[in-house]
Amino acid sequence: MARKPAAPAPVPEAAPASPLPLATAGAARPSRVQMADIARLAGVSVSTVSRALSDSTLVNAETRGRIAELARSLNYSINVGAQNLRLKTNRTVAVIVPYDPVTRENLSDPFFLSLIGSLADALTERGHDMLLTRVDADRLDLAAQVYQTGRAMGIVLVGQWHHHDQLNAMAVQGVPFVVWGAQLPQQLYATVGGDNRAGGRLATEHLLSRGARRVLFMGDPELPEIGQRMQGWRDAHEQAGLAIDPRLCRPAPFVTEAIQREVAAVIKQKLPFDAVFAASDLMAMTVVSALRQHGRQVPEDLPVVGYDDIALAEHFHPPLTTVRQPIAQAGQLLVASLLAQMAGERTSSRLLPTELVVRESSNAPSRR
Amino acid sequence: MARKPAAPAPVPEAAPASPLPLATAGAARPSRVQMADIARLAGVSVSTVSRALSDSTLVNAETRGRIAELARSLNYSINVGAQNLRLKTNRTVAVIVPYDPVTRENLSDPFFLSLIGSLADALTERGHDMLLTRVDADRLDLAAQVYQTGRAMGIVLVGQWHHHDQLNAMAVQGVPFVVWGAQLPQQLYATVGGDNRAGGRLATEHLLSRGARRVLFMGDPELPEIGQRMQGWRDAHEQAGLAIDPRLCRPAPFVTEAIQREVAAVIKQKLPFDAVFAASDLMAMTVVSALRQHGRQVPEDLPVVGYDDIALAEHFHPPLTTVRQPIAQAGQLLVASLLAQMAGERTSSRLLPTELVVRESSNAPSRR
DNA sequence: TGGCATGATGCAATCGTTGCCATGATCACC
DNA sequence: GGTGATCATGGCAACGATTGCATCATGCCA
Repeated sequence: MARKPAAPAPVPEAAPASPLPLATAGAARPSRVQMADIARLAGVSVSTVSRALSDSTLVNAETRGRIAELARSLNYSINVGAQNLRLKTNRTVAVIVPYDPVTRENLSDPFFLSLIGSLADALTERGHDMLLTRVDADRLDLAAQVYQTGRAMGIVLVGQWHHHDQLNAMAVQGVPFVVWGAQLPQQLYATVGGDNRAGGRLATEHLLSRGARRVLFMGDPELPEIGQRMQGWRDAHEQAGLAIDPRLCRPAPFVTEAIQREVAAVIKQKLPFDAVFAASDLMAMTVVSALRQHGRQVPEDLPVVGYDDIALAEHFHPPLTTVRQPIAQAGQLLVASLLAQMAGERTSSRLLPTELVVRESSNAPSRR
Repeated sequence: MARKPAAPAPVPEAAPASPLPLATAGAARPSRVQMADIARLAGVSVSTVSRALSDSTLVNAETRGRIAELARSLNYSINVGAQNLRLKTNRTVAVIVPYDPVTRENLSDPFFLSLIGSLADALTERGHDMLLTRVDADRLDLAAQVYQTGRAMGIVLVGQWHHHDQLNAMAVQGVPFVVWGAQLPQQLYATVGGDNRAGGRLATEHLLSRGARRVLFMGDPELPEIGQRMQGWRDAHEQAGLAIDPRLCRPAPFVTEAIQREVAAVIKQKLPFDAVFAASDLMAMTVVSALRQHGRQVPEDLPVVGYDDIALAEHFHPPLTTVRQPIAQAGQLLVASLLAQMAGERTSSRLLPTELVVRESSNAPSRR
């Protein structure tokens, strides 16, 4: 620590609404400088300025330098709107996040938020702008508007929800888009997504290998991705020659209250289960916490496995066994696939490998 | 084609790629329908179409209806780029997230991600588009470009980092923007932020009242927000008549590895401490987990308090005592303030009240 | 029947760029 | 010195909308 002896100087600002700092209210805006201004000052035509600024060799090197200098000193920056209109393109990609029309829940699942972060990084790297929008999950087709109005040249849709058909329709219309989600039969559009079925199997096999016989599945299988994870859960049972008690599949939505309710219900019904596979880490954490409220410790009393491997999974207590989805790679691939489409190429869907990360919540053999 | 039996089948493009679904590659794009088309079909001029579609009473009700109908059936949607150019405005707001130029770390702190989610919601509600961009934290002034190029009409900056001065310069230039962050002396721009100093005091008082005497502070006080939280930490000590051991302030950045290292260092140095106040929940969780690795249990051995109250704090084990920042409200206020500025009003900064949420990580009196 | 509101529509300029097509100037070559 | 190539630059028409102003029926009144 540097200075500050001990007396915390009485900071001037205290009260909620500060008195001094007033934001400038750009009243009479000085109508931004544009090419015509530069042209006038440089004594050339607008065309020349345009060419000079785009480093065209058609203009004399000296002139070009002079114009560039002038532009810099005037703090000129091109009007991209006009440019885009003229060029009939732009470098904007829309990232669209469907919201549940019923709960109209806020954007909050850490996994999706990270995915958005990773998309932002991938797009920025490649010099694209990212327009973040939300849309009613029941009207996914509205997403196409952002393309049709020319606001964005392509769309990344984060989650497909129930409306495979609407997405197919968009594909037929020729809207360039990629979806983060599951591969479905008869799909006319490109997806990038984790191998959910393999992931579900991995998680379940792990639990079964630890001796579990009644693995509770938490998650709404109506959503394609979750449905495939559940399918993996079934696969693992089948492979192990075990029958499944259908009551063990709990179609809980992503809302935390619902999960707590679900756990309470299962326990109240005295439905026997000896392990839990939750379709997301957020769910898994809620489950662990809910179980604890009912006096059941994880992993001492039963193991829990999550899905996603969000950053916090590792620092959770107990550290969460989970199926990792490669988020950073996902962002890169989604963007790559979309850009390829925008460039007129055909792109196929990608299934990303998933990986089981064993931590203590499933009672890993002690490490140290 | 030699076909060696044992040769690994030369997979064309790796396994992950799915075979069937090919995305349509809108080759010959049908050059989108525009006003001129509608005009021709309706047998009127473009002006009339324009007026009709904006519900002007200048055009005959019957004509208007006909045009509207035609537009709908053609699935017409206006070219916003052209519209914006002509109108010299648009409804886009840029949300800019600085990144640390050294680590170039991805967007990942759950608190900021939630804030972005909340901004997305607030902006969508008011019919604005959100352009999400990242910028080098040392060149915050580059943020102004998005305004100067006319891409966005205003800016929300998420975090002010070290460059108060650059922000002041932007304010002088008349760029409309709001910052999520701390209020600083001599500030010419508007901020919205939690009352960090009060929050820091709240957290520390709580720990002191629980009997702690040596509260470790974790967080980089170079960042204005964190600095103020640390100031609150000092305040609380002073108020309690306690001296501060300067070694107890650990300037750890937000990276998890750094925190683990810091915890290890403190323990290795045998620096005595009996509580931890971490400047974010993410840090607090990492701290809890690191302490556990060193055989110290929270809260049995010592209490830990975090900051932010992210969604997971409640489900963490132990549930995290923390200082809540009103995220949803923050999004609303940031947007409101920015829109006011864009409308030419002067807006003053807002300090949002913070609230201590006591949970078990600070050994709350048992609830049940 | 002429004069004049009134209502509905079209014309043309405009927003800030870009790029095709001149236009001149300079130069080399025959 | 005429011819054409080459180079640097300017003019002008787009891009797809909006809007002030002109135009032109129509109806009403004197």
